[in-house]
Amino acid sequence: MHAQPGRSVTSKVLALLDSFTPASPALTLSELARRAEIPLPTASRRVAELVAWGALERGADGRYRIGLRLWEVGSLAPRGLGLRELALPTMEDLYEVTHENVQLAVRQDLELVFIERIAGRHAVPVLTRVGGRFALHATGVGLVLLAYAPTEVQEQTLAAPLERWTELTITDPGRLRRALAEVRRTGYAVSDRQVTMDALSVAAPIRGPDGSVVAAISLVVAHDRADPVALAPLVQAAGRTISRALGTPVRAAATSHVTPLPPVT
Amino acid sequence: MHAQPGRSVTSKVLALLDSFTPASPALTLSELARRAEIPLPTASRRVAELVAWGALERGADGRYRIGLRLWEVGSLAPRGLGLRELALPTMEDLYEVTHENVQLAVRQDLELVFIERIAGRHAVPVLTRVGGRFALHATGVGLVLLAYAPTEVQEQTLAAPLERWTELTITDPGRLRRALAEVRRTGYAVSDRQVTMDALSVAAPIRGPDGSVVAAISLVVAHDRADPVALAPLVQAAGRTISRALGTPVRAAATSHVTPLPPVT
DNA sequence: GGATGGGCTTTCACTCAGTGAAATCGTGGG
DNA sequence: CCCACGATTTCACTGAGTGAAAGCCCATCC
Repeated sequence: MHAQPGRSVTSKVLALLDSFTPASPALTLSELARRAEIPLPTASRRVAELVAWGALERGADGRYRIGLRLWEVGSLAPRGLGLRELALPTMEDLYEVTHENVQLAVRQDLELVFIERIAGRHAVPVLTRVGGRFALHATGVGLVLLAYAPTEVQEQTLAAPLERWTELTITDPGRLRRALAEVRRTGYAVSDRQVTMDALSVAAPIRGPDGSVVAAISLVVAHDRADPVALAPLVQAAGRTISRALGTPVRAAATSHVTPLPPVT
Repeated sequence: MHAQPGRSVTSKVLALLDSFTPASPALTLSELARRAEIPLPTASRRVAELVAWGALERGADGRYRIGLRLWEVGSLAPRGLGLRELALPTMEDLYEVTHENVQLAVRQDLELVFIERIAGRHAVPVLTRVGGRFALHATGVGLVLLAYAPTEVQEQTLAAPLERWTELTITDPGRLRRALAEVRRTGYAVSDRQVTMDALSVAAPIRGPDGSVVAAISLVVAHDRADPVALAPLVQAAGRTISRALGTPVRAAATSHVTPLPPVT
């Protein structure tokens, strides 16, 4: 009497966790069962186990939320808190110098995930959230991550319809392809009003010990008081500093560094 | 041929996640199986599913680490990133005014978990880590969290042997009991060189909408340039600001507020 | 009062997902 | 070459997991 033979217990547990999103971080058992496509009794049993362990917590309102224990374990992710800890001092420097928004992101599949954000109180408001996802083809960090992603990822992104946010968003695959080539040539990316009409971002790659691009850092500034070309070296230097903290051999990091900057030894 | 009848699949999956600690964030499959006390073939299967979903990631060295997907889900924990987002602006204010370390922690069972930390470059070095755990009976945040914890938690802590870090650490249950009463009376806690001989911390409670203490905030300063009594109102005010952000009715927050401060309306 | 409904838990008989010992498959030393 | 170590696959067995249905709890409404 197994309704969906082939469905593993583990996949059900993970589907339950998957049901939580930034938009709905608190769910009743029924909602959980519906979203995870699991019969209610089964959901009840799995959820009880997750609560006992601390992966979920049940609030006074009877709704379930992600538990602190899961946050703790998640904080051990090298690409999450680990990266953040290494990058934060440099991000703060960048903020102190510019007083603009500083963002740090990595690629997960065909999207990017924001790892950290320093939002100046007087800087342009940005709609990103730490832990939130976004498409790769519009933001500065996204363009960098896409430009240095495996060919397969690029092709999949170019093949899918490219969502539009403003009239300046690149939605033509050919134009995007050329933009990515430009990013690789210069070593930084500029996204001019592609997400909102008031902001512009300049991003640079962050490389891991093997020289591959593992993350991207960007400055988001008001488009009318911005000079992307002037900001680029600043962001690139920050990217290189964090790369070094990650253990990048200097040679590898320098490989794609084209703009004339004094060697950061 | 079930070796440990009564062991659920879910418990095995969670035991695998439990195997990762700040001290060992990268494990081979064999290590995982050993720590989780699961036969290797079984561990292999469960781990494969976790990797497919993104809960774990396998590095170039063959070791497994916590994956970004788990970090993402964990970031939805209200007591984790949720609390941090609400508290951060106030914590930054506190840092700007004092240029000392600011810490934010919640209680999980009989320990505390650090949610966020602002560590000034020129402030005393602290050995805490975001996502890290610590005992309740020594730090400022710990004393606050313990003082307002359910009686059961207090009794369990008092019954167990109290670990000592310095010659000033409170290890006598009677003295601890009196210290907790003092915290409740004054509405703040001072931990003077109880963890390291160079630092002192002053902590205050953060209350949730129902008036219960859900977190604690503290300043950690060098013990020789510190005046706890002068710092207390500052930290308490910060605690109340964050409480308000959490939706605390003003009355409830004021209930245990004894030190004369102008009403923060 | 009691009828209705929404949300959750328990019962119960069935069965396939999960299991682990053993064999197999790398891979890297010596 | 063989050995050691780690990881994966095979295979026959079985109890953990299952879900329909019934039961339970607690509002809310008439």
